[in-house]
Amino acid sequence: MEKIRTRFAPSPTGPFHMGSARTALFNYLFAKKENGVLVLRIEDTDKERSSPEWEKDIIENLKWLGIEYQEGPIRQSDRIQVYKKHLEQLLEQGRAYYCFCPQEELEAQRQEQMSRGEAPKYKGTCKTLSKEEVQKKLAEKTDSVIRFSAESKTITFKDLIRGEVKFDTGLTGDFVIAKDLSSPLYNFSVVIDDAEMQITHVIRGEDHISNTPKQILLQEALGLSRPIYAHLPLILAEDRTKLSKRHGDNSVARFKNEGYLSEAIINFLALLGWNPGDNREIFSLEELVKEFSIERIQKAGAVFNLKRLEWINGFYIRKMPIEKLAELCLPYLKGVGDIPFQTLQEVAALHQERLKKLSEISEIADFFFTENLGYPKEMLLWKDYKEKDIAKALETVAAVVSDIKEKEWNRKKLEEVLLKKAEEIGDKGYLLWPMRVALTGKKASAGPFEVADILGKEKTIERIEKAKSLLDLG
RNA sequence: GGCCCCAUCGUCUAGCGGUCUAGGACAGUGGGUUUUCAAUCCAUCAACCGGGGUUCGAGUCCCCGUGGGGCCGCCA
Repeated sequence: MEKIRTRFAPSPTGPFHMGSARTALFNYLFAKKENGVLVLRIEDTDKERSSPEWEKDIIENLKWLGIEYQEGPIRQSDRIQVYKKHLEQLLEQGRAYYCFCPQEELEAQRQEQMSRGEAPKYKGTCKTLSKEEVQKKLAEKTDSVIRFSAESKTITFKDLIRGEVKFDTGLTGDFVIAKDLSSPLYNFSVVIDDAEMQITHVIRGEDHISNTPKQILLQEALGLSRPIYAHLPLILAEDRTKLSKRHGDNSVARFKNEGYLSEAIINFLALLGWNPGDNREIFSLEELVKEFSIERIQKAGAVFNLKRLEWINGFYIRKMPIEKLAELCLPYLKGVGDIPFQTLQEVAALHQERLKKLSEISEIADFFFTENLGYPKEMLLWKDYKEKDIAKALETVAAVVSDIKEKEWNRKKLEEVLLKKAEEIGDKGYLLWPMRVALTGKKASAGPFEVADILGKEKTIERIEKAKSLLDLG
């Protein structure tokens, strides 16, 4: 059997986004599952919009996500001569021709056709130009493009996800395949490359489905074989339209920077439009490779649900070894203060089950590394107690805590003595709430025993005294 | 407007003619645990777009309608 070859073919015209990442993932999963090859092809024929910066972004983030390709990156801009050869061939055969129609004129025609309820298509004005006329205009450097002389027929292709799809190419007309011999356009270069790179399966977004008949027509004209197509459902925003820049920054880099884990993103993306057929929700890349099947890909578009991504991310954070979590959290705490790794590990462990994304560590645990807590004194108040009562509570806490020997300072001991005292009083919150606020400066945080343990005796007492000094002893 | 694609809880989805009084997950709500937050456990809310067929029987097959989306570039 012929070896399966898929390709991921992004254009480096902007940040690598989640939609592209999912397309890349599905190509990877399919190829890997079938023991095939994934080719990375950079579609940078648009010289104005493409940039090496975005190419780098694609490559780096694919790597970060763990999506490996076996061939490439192959840059289309390095293959201009190849396309030129085929372009000349088509021109020679009369399957393509130069078109000198001004863009404004064509735009006006399109508008008119649409308003008349017709399919907008090129009328073929320049198709009948004589060789001499063409040569003359070319010599005069009249603006021109190269059009494909498209056959008018019904194209039927089998889509692995959608079944049989039919198009009437008579509605499309002669489309532009190159700006000039050295500037091929998407539909043209894609056909050449998929054939030359022996791509067996073209797996891409549904937004390309209407390009497919054009590409098939070109394949037929060039005598190239037709790959098998699979058009993936789109990833949608909340408003159910295609996820795009309009909806804000959905780049992979953004999610990476916010502290989403690659495992979580992969897992989330895979389940957006695909499922294993049972109730399992958690999959590693390796497991996905094993379970993946193109038949189980959904037909309808799927809304990108951030809450679900957060849940999956939190799940992976909770499963992570502490040392690794601490390491990953470090960048988000830079600039907060001095951070001993030992302390960082303890802090990471304490907040592991509280994090939805790594970046949250800075607002949730910054108080460990700074003395500047800056909370309003009202925050120290528990229930209806007066300031002087709360001051008394803090005094009690300070006293109880001071009795603990330095070497006995741990959360178990703290809990033991403080809880004992709190139970004597009868209202645990009366002692523990102000203590916790004094230590953290936050309404919501990890528990006071754990925090005091990590902070150490000296800092703990210091912060309690500081809190007490804020209160009116009246 | 033309062409194409699609249609089960708010969202992601299971379901491939009878086991569906439609299952799971996220979110929401209520509760247990608890000094706050989180985690966790339990419970709860919530859907087959409409109409015709086919069939003994339809969420599942067919048709029409409706709705949504994609494309209609000298972008990809």
